[in-house]
Formats: sequence, C-alpha cells, structure tokens
Amino acid sequence: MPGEGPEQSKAAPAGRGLARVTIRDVAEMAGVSVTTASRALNDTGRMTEATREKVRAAADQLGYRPNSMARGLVSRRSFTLGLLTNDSYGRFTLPIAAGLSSGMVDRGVSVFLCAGEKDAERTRLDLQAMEEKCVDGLIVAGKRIDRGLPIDIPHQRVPVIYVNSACPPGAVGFVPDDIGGARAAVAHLVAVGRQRIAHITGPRQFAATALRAQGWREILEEHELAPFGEALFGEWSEDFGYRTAQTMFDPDGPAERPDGIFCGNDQIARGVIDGLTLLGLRVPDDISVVGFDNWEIFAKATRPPLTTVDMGLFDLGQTAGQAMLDLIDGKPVEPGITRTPCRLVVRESSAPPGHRPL
Amino acid sequence: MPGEGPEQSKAAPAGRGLARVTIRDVAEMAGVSVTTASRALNDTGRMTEATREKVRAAADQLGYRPNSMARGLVSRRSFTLGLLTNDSYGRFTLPIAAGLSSGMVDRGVSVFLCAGEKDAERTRLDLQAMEEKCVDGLIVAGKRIDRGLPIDIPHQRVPVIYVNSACPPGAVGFVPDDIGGARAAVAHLVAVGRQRIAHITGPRQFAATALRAQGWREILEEHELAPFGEALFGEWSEDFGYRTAQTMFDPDGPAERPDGIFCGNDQIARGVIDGLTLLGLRVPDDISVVGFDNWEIFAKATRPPLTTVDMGLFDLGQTAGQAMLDLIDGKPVEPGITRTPCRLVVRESSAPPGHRPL
DNA sequence: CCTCTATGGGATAACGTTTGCGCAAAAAGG
DNA sequence: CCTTTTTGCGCAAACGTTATCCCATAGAGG
Repeated sequence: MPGEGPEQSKAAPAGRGLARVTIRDVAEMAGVSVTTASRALNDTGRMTEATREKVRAAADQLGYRPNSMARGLVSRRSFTLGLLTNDSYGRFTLPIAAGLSSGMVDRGVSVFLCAGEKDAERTRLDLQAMEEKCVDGLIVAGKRIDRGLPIDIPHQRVPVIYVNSACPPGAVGFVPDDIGGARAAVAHLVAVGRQRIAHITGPRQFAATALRAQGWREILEEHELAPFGEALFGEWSEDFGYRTAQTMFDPDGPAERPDGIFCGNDQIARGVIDGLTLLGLRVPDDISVVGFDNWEIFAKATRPPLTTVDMGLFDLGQTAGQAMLDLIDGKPVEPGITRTPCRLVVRESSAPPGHRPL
Repeated sequence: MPGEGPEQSKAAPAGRGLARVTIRDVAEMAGVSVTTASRALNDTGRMTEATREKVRAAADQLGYRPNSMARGLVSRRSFTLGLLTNDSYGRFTLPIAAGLSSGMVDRGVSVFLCAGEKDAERTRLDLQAMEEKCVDGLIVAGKRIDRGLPIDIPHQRVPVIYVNSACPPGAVGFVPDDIGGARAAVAHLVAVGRQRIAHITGPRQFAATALRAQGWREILEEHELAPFGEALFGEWSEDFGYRTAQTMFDPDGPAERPDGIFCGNDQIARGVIDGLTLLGLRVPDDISVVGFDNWEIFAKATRPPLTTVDMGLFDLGQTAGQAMLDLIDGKPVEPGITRTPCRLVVRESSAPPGHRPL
C-alpha cells in the first residue's frame, strides 16, 4: 500500500487541483523575501520603486490573489458583512442588497446573504454562522419597519445596522422617509390641481401606513385643504383597492367624491385604477391616482402607467453600507433611525383635471 | 508619547472590544491542551468521554465559536459559496437563494451574494472577490436560461453550477423543466374539457418560450388535438396579453375561437384575463386560462385567481446546493443540464366549460 | 577616517486552527 | 515479570498573511 502513488499526495487536497499561488511564489519569482513582497503589494514599507514594480509584475504574471482568510486572521478583519433578511420574494431585500454590494465591492467587502423565513431557531443558526465567519458587521433588512427579527441579537461584538426594519433603541437604523414620500405624492396631486384627495392604504397596524397617512394630512393642511374623509385602511392588495374604488364611487353612495387618490402602495393603486376604469371614470382626467413603492412591474403595467413614489432602496442599501464602513472603522455614527429620501416618479396616472394625454 | 495609555494597546483592535474567545481559552479552562480541545470539539481523536465532555462544557460556558478563517486556512475549505446573479429585483434569485441557504445552513455553509447589474468589469470584480474569499464553489443564477454572464468564468479551481441560466458545454446546470411544466398546464386544460387551446407567450428569442411552446404542441398531439393556430410570440407583459386577447376575440376577426389559453407567463395571463373580461367573456366558464411562473403577486390578484405553473425555484436552489456539496466532496456529478420538475397550481381560472364556480 | 542617520530589506513571530508524530501510562498477552 | 499493544494526550509544525524588530549598506557630517 505505501510506496504506490505517493506523487499524488500533494495534489488535489480538496478533490481538485492547481495549488493556489501564494505570496511565497510571488516573492520567489521576484527574488525578494515574503515580507518585502507583502509590503510591495500593500504599498507599505520602504523600498525602491524598482523592487515594488518587480513584485507587482510577478504577482500579475502568476495571477496572484491574496488569501483573505489568512489576511483576516492576522488583521482581525474579514472584509465580509452579513445580511439577514426574511423577505422571501426579495422585493425589498434585493435592491437593498444590490446597493449595499455596489458600494462594497470596490473596497473588497463581500456580503453573506441569510435569506428565508426566520423562525427563532433558524435565526440563531444564521447568527452563529455569521459569528463563526467573523463578519465585520451585520445588516438586518426587513419587509416592514415595525417588525424585527424573532430573536434579539445578543450584544454582539460587531456593529449592527437595521434597514427597513424595526430597530431596537440605541441602534443604528435606516428606513425610507415614508412621510416625505407621502408629502411629495400628495403635493404633486395638489400641484396638478386636485382638491379633494383621498387616501386608501394598507392595514392600520403597519407603521408605514400611519406615516404615509400623516404625510398626506400634513401636506394638505399646509395647502389649506381638508383631507377627503378619513384614511381608508385595509390590505396591501389590488383587491382592496378595487373594492374601495367601487364603494367610493357607488352611484347610491355619497355625492361628494374625490378628484385625487393617494394610495398606500402600488398594488392598491392598481386595483383602484382598475376599479375606476370599470366604472367609466377616466384616469387621470376625471381623477388622478398616485401610488407608493414604484414596483415597476405594477407601476408600468397599470393603464395608464402609474405615478408613484420610489423608496430608493438601492440608495438605502448604499447609505447603510457607508454607515457600516464608518462604524467598522470606529468613526462615530449617530444612533437612531435615519429616514432616507423618497423620490416621486411621475407617469401618466396624474394630470390636471380634464387633461387628455396625447 | 510612549508611556501613556499603553493598557489600551491590546484592547479594541478594530474599534470595539471583547477579545474573542479562542480554543486556547477553552483548553485552558478545561485543563487540557489545545490539541485535545480541538479534537474533543470535532469528535475526532482518542480520549475518554469524560475529557471530551469537560471540553464541551468549557466551550459551552465560554460561548466558544470556532474561527472559520483559521479553520479554513488549514483545512483549505472555507465553507462558503458564491452566488452570482444579475437579477436586480430578485424575482428568481431570492427563492433560489433561500432554497440554497436552507440546505446549507445546517452544514455550516454560508453564501456570498453578488447581486446587481453585471457588466463585464463588475463581474470580473465579483469573481476576484470570490476567489480571494476562497469560496468552495460558485453558483451562477440568471433570469433566463439562454443568457449567461458577460464574461466566461476562467477555468476556475472551484466547481461552478449554473442555475436558471445558460450553461457552457460540459458544465453542471439546473433549470426548471419548461417542457414538463407546459405539458402539465395544457394537460390540465384538456382534462377540464378544453379542445381549442391557444398559446400566447414571450419573445421568440427566449429559449424558455420555445420550450414551453414545444410542450404545448407535444401534449396536444398526444391527445390528438390540434394546436389552436400558431404560438403567438410577443413580450412578457400584461399589455401584450391584453392586446392579443382583444385581437383574438375581435368581433370582426376569425369566427374560430379558442376555449382555452395557455400563457407563457403570469403577466401575460393576467393581461389576457383582463382583456377577455372586458370583452364580456367569462373566465373560466367561457374560456379557461393558465399561466406560468406562479408569481403569487400576480397569480392571486387576477380575477379569478390564476391557475399556473410553479417553477419550484426554492427546490431548484436546494437541488443545486446538494449537487454543489457533492461536487466539493469530489463525488461524481453528471455534467450537463438537469431539468427540475415544475408543479401545476390549480386556482380558479380553469374549469370545465360552462362551469360556474360557487 | 570615524561616527550618525536614513534607506532598503530580511528573520521571525504572531493570528486561531488542525494534524502528524511521539510518548508516556495502562492494559493485554506471554 | 517482561514484552507488546492499546489508550489518552501533548508538542510542534503547518496554513498564508501581516507586523515588529533588526541588520546591513550608503551617504552625510565632522
């Protein structure tokens, strides 16, 4: 048994081959010590430019990539972040993750994704994995700003940032500026000449609905307009929008009718538009509709395409990433919740009364 | 300058504190050597059960977590995977990622997410980061099965698996079984008594459209039914479905009309249903409609809710993960594309002719 | 010519694990 | 009682980096 095939003992340590090129190889090729090679590649230490260049050339030619595990071991930074989310369809998480990554990738920071339904046990497992992987920071991303993880994050040795999620007191959090977004939406309706602006939105117990309703009331008051009735709370569904529109314009219903509707999200807005259209009302001529989310798959598919509020999730991710880097570097970051701006996207569902779009 | 504050030199190496508990601490507490502690925790080596238990107790009490960077350095496995995707809204990627993670988490494998629009440069950067992080494998997830990354993955030292994406010859890939899904959808239409089944679908140049159309033709032929006209290629949009339905049932159009429509995706199906409804046709009574994707946000919002094909993306992710683990362990995995089953989800948009749902 | 200070670079020791090898003590066999 | 085997455990060397010293050489100043 011993004596045969000893030559393969050093090949294929993990099933396949091509022993990784290390800094030792680079140093050897450049004819310098490992120390010098390391310093040359990291632009530290003192040496002639010629030496530095020689090392760089060798590294280049060999296709050297520093092993970040070894590097992390000594520098005590892994250049990784953990992203915990319970958003199984990724409506919120993926834009956030993309923004996060975009800001990180050129600093060499990568992001672990822990997605999936989060029961307490699973969350514990995810957290444990992140701890073992020595992440430099943890980002908790949620679907709604008033719910957090099923378990508290034990007072961690790494910084934690909450994005679009509930945020324990004293922690750092970023959420879209729901009030500001709502104000922009309603201000736009006012600007196109609407006076009786209703609000149809999601369930009362969501924090976001309360904020958006508040924005709606605020901006109307500032324009010395009365809200059209109470905010109508229901569900985040097309069906709710559809039914509510039907009720609102029921021929047997009240004579007083809105000429503008600000909806709590795009799905509701879509239902509203469908409902209105079916009743023979013209959007935006007879009544203008504005949504919230800029979920393009909806916003662009409504007839007419929907004016709506973009929550800037990509930017939100980027902002959170920047804050995380500061936190990791030990720079002071103001704790508490920061609201990042939303942006109105005007399409064709809003226009002055009687206006016929081309 | 030197002489003041030397006591903080060992604290807070990265801005915050609580020096991590290492295996050395555990060993010390248990009164054994580091070697023994390591073996005790990994269930290897020879020792009395008492010793093992003593070490475990110490580890538990100290809240010890092995440092996977140090571990990876010596074992040459990082227990991480890279997930590359260009799906910015996450419609496909997040379910896949969730499936992937779910199978990985209890084996201690974590997943790096590289999301975002993928130009060649960005992809190169992502690949470089993954290489530096020493991932054990790479998963490439796409939005369509006939497009891959903007650059080839250089013959990597790690296994690569393609999911819902184009797959270079000889590589391992998993995609939903479009043909099978289409067959199930159309078979269902036949089973509820439909005879003239049309197919409205996405752009011709998508591989998925061709496969779904093929499934449509195949199963009809097997039932000795003629396809209702040619497959109608267009866009993956509600609008296309809407317009096509209108044309198809144009009063001035052909007298021959379908009694069932198999749509290439749920958005088209939604548009079709809207179009039909507006023309006064009853779905499913007069005409049954089946979609593809089971994108619940659409499928459940159509009136009536949509019968459609679920692509099983979560399972797809799990399957790919399992294959990846095998590949990493050096077990043989059959190269080439594996098609994983789709599942018909029956809702209310399909029923026998004249049937009135409750 | 002899110091003194830059300058360029190398040895060596970490970082936290796992692992091959060795060595006692205990158990088994004669 | 003396060998052999087994059992239980520790030493030391990896893994690929970076960081802390330290040592040559070279030029500068006297």
